[in-house]
Amino acid sequence: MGKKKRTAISPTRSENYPEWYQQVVRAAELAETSAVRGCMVIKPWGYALWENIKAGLDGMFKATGHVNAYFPLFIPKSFLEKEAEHVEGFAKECAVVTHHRLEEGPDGGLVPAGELEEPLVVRPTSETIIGATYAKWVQSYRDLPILINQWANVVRWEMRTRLFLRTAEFLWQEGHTVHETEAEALEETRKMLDVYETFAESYMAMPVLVGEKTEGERFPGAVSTLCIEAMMQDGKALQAGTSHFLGQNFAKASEIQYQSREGRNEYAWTTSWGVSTRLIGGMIMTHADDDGMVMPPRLAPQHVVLMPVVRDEADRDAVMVYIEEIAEALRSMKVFDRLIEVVVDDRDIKPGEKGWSWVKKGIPIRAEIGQRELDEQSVFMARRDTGEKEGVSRDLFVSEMTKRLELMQADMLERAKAFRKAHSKEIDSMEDFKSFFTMQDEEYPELQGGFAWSHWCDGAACEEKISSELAVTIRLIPFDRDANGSGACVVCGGASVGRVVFAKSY
RNA sequence: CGGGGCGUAGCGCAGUCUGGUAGCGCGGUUGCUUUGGGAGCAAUAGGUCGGGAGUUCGAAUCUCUCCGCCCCGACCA
Repeated sequence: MGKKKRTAISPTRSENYPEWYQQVVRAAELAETSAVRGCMVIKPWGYALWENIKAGLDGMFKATGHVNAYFPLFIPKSFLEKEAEHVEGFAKECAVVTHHRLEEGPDGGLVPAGELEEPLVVRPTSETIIGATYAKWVQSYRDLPILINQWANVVRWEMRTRLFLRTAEFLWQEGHTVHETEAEALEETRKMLDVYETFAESYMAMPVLVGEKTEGERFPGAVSTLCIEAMMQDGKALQAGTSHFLGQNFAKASEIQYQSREGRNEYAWTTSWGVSTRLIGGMIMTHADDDGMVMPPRLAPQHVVLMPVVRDEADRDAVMVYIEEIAEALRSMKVFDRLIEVVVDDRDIKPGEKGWSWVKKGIPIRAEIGQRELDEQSVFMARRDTGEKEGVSRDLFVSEMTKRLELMQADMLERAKAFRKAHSKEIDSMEDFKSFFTMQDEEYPELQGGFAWSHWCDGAACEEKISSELAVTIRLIPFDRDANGSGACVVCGGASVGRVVFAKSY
């Protein structure tokens, strides 16, 4: 075994992190680039993951009193113009529909015809179109609250795209709620952030920090933006979900008014909150390794693969019967309220290639079963996250599967937490701050810094200075900021009531 | 939108400078030998060299033009 260790993904994380990411997406068959610039094809394995994410979140939305609805893909340009900051934030990345017909052109091709009186914008987000609808629905305080979510695609014409992390079109959910009072809307904003936090940690096994964005990082048009931020394996932060308190800004822009209990006309208070297919990118960069994807069992498209190993064709039938018995036993069991999903892979391809294909896809448990196992009434299994391989009795393989998958889920969260802890640091001087973000680890050149917990004076100038000099931004202001002690701003030395989190980001 | 690069087989590329039969690796298919963590040998299929125009006896190669993509900058879930 003097052979050099070969990884399934090349380059490795330490060699070239961004390229490693692209290779994992491809090798795990999660998605690929499409004929349309900046848009992705989400492949069945990746889409199944998204479906599981959807199912989990949707259940949590319903449990907090929300219902689903669907609003149009197209937004009249004039709607977008109603909220000044909102326009400014999104105008540069809007796809615009100007015609409604194609006609044969002079050189045989098709040319747009039938110009629209008013151009339609393909939704980059739906505050304005939903606001216009809500304005009609809301008359009285008795109509409130409105608690609606929609699952949809949106388009943001990005210059630079990366599969799942930033594409021109992506899938997401956007919740849009209307409330009678400011306090209720604030509570809603915070409640949905808590939903996201819970989902990230207990479903995705991805630890997140929660807090509020600075003014500069806020959603265009929002009064405040709350967020969950996760640390990727290169030490960068990923904004994984946001929940916005919109105050009365959009209510005023869309004329969402109601008659109050006192009989006065009042503007309502609104919120919006969303997570997208970007979560998949976060899962990859949290859990995947140099052999490809590692699926957290709770969201894995399938949990277990059983691979027949047949040396002598005469054994085949008996081995297959043995495998089907095991598969059936597993399929009647549950993990995280889902039936355990088992795939029997009897494709006629090389055993090595078959095994590696499942490693790369990140299936939690894979097992090789042949005549030897049949004779011993055992199973030879491997656990994807740790790489541990062992022969276990058939009975234990089956009876402990739920426990095994739950343990794996818990271990993945713990490892991610440990990684974040190892790459987080309280930093109090500009010198240390700079060196933290320019760290050159010979073993891991892509990894620079992580989360720096430093004091900040709340000044936009200090935030901007760090951003332009080091490409480091304030990812969030913790809710319990003052609990970690006051100090001096790491940039200007001014008074700070507590630390905030600085990091490079996606 | 600025600066740089690339379009040749399903994928990755050589060939272009210096014009002369369309190549290599991987993958695919078939057969045989193999099979307990990425097998070997052999045969075989597969291309409008991004599109158009031009120069030439002859263009992947030279010229012009259009199109697309990638990288680096300014913006972003």
